[in-house]
Amino acid sequence: MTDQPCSTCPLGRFCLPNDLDPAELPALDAVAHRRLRLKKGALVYRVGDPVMAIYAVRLGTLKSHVATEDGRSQIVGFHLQGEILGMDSVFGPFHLSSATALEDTQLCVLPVSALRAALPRLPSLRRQLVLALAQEAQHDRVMMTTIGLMTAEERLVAFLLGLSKRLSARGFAANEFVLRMSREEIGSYLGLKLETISRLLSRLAEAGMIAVHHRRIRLLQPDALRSIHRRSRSVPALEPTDRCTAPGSGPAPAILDTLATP
Amino acid sequence: MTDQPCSTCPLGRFCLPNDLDPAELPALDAVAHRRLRLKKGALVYRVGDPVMAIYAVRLGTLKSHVATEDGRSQIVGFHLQGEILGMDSVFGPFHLSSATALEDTQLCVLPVSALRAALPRLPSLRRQLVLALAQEAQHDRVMMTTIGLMTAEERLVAFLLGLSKRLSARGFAANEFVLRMSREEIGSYLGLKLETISRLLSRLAEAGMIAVHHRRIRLLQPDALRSIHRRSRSVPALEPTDRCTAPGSGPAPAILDTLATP
DNA sequence: CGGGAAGTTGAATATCATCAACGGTAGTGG
DNA sequence: CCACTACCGTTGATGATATTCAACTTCCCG
Repeated sequence: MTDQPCSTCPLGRFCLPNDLDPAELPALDAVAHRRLRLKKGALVYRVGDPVMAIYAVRLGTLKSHVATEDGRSQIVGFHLQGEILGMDSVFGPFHLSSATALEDTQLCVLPVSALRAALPRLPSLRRQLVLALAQEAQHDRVMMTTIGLMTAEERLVAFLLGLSKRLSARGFAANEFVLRMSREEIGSYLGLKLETISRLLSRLAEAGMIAVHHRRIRLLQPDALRSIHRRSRSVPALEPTDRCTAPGSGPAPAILDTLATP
Repeated sequence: MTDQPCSTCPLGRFCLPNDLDPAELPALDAVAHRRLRLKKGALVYRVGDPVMAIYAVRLGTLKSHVATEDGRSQIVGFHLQGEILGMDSVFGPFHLSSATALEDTQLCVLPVSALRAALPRLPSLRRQLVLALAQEAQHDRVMMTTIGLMTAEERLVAFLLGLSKRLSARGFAANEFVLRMSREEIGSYLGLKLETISRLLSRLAEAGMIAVHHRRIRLLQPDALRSIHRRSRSVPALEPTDRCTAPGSGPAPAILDTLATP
């Protein structure tokens, strides 16, 4: 039940086809032909499930999350349109996090079996996937220092600016957007409590830097926000992962090229 | 100036040669022939340096660290004997963290140029390096939830148990060891202050769970420590990266095999 | 519409950070 | 080899930041 092949998908450069060798597009169509439709709140997979496939977000937003034995939980990532989902387990055959749709969502399914069969002849696609894996790693590195080094306000500002950047890279407005997640989910992602998020949003609004109406956010003074962010940012500046910010740009990847291009 | 080739290195299974196709050992010897001797406190590389090589720790201990524009800093990893260093930058040709020796240290140098030339004919070595990269990613994921979800005491206990496990995997005593890092460095790694580390060590000692003499630590009640750790641990249990805990064991890596074995 | 979830705000509290003083150890150089 | 000093570590008192508990409001969803 193919809806629309990757070769003509409007997401195009925001997703796997970006930077892909055009000759490999038909093969990608074949691998990723299946679609998955999820209602808000539906689970894609949960901790411990065997890794049957990886997924590309066609429409909607999702969260990845983990839990502790005594019931605490943390969100380890949000996934927007065009992003790759399901590569949380690098070693074992089981997922190490769960994934849940934050709204009605459509995913493109790339079965592991199909990938295993097709990838040897698709060096460019394999490179894209290794890139996604590496970007997820970089995201975790950034979040680790975000939570370890920044104050609550700095974390929230970093979150808002990061979201703004990812959304604008996808063609949405940079300074006005709707949060797909609750205050509690933002807090869980940033190592804070929901009340703290609520208070901080009010405080930033009171200071005139943002406007908050429910989940609609407007960045009124992006520069003021950036200056809060800048002082707490690691040097050189790193952003949470966004695989679409710089399509095909930048100098040649060093380690990645060495490892991923046989 | 070759000291000792990897093929006869006593580290053996604790380092790159572990699980390596024996046929590739001579090639590894050729790539990793250079040694680097560092005095305590010496920098291996710093943020922004071009990635000239990756390194294997032959002897000693090091830390990886990042800094913010306003002077805060965080340690993002400690590196023991047999571990791989320098793969912090996956994309760009520049290091994203700095590396400093915590004591007099010897490193084996694997120049990127030599790797680039040799790896296409060394699939098994390439797999080892991708594995190291993935384990670093997993480490960051675990630390992100460690800092985001755990109390100060739980973080410190997790640190001590993790260190114990890594050391015992290398043939050292599991319940008695010497910290190579200061209280401040432990705190920086865990998102805490040095005074907090000091107080917590005293508290754990008072409770009879550990004995502390300067930097010598004895785990007196490992089970009590583990029960503190267990309740805050994510399920399924993840440990901070240790590439030597399970040599050649476990089921076939899923995503990793698919991506790294062409 | 009605009910439940999500969000806001206030007050009290806990945890960890900061400031400060002191003791000990190890490393240095005479 | 010993003495000096600088760094490391400990502990106490105080304070800031974020959490917890709680009451109330608003908004969606059914």
